[in-house]
Amino acid sequence: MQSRNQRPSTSGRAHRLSRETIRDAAQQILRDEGPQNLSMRRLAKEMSSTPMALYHHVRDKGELLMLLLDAHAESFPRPDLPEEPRERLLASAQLLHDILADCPWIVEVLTSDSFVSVSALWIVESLIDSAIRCGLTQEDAVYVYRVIWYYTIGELTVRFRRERALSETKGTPQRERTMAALNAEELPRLAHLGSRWGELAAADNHRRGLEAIVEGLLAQGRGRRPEPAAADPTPPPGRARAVDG
Amino acid sequence: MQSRNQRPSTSGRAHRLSRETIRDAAQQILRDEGPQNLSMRRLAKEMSSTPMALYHHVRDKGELLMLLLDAHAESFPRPDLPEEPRERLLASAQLLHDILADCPWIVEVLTSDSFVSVSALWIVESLIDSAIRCGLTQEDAVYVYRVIWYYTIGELTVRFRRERALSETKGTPQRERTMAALNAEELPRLAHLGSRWGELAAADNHRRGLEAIVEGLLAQGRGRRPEPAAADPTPPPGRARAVDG
DNA sequence: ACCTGAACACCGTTCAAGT
DNA sequence: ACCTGAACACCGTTCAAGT
Repeated sequence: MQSRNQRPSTSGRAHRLSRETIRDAAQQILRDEGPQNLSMRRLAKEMSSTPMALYHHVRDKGELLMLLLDAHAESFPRPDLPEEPRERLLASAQLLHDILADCPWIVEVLTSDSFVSVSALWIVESLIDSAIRCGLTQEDAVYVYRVIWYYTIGELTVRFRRERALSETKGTPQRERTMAALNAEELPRLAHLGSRWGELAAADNHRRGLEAIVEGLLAQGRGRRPEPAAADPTPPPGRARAVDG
Repeated sequence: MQSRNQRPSTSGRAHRLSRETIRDAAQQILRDEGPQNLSMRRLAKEMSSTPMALYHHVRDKGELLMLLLDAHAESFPRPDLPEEPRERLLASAQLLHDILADCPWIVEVLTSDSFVSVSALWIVESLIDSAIRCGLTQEDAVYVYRVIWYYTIGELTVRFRRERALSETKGTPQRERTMAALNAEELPRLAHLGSRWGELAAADNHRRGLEAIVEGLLAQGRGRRPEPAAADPTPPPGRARAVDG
């Protein structure tokens, strides 16, 4: 509590714009008002500046969000991952998920690229590496990553969207629409879905699905490549190499 | 070619608004200009009307998208699903995916509810039912559905977002940003990801992941509830035939 | 180089009238 | 009941200047 009170707000002077100050202000808005309130205009106002000034430092909103994702990934505590390949694979996937679980804007970042920030690439590497050490080919290992990525992104997308929808209509009886049909007469089995959907859906449940996915994919990999190195009998033109670029 | 040319366009008379005509006009815009061009204003213009007129027939844009999703699901050919539980589970999940694969707006619909249209609920029921007949508890069966749903939604989200990003910047050298780092120096393993990401990623690859997920989840279920009722040899997971379509 | 004011081309949604 | 015009409260981004 030394010299940091209220500086980026209405003081209106002495803070030149830079990627760092822009990023900090954006983080503050994210913290205080949520991701749906982070816009270039709102951000400019927060910094007592104009929208265009921002475009002098970041190419567009997508780059700004990337910046935020990167900073978050970098600041995230970097745990020791287990050595045992399967455990390491699981832990990497879980870490990827946990990092993104704090980033509701990941849903929008996917607009620009379908991929995670550079600061988190080591996790992806670790994940793919572990899969290879579990006995998969490189190609299959990448595939494992992809399936995990889809699962992760899907869970987070659904979660964040629902959270946003709930916060927008604070308890208003508008969450019916399709959900109503679920709790309805002739679909008793599905009522289950509607009622507890996402209630305890967070960390534990994610892990459980992760384990199943990894289990299934590793088994698949073992099935396709039953010998350490015989003659690699996979010549059918199915999905060969296609190096291209 | 009888009486259908140009009717909903600039003729400007004789077609009262209704949920049906609104839906049809929306489908046309979707077909001709893509989902990013479907807005209430654009739609009103297409119908030579005003935005507010639409709000007399649909509550908001979310409901309109739901309408579209529902119509699509209803018109989708309803195949015979296999009887054998595991195959039926897989086929249900694949069908869910295939239906949604034609609906780029699913990504936006998730804003409103995290769930699929009523016209497709029978698929969800079939899926959960199959999982139960595979020996899972109802709770675990619902969990299977959920994991599959996340995987499906994740894949489609990533796919549609990427497609949109590519079509917006038609070949412009803007797809770098994070992707650039992938093909870069010190990450040779990840170059794999960048280059072929999503190229053949469509149907076949989805099915493969689905099989792995189901395999893993069923094994998990068996582990927790070790009484298999002695009537389920589960033929080796050699991914059968892949009837495709 | 860094920033501003004004504009462009949009959004979803609501209000207050019109018929 | 059904529809309109105008407005509210926003977007991301660009243009043409300013210093």
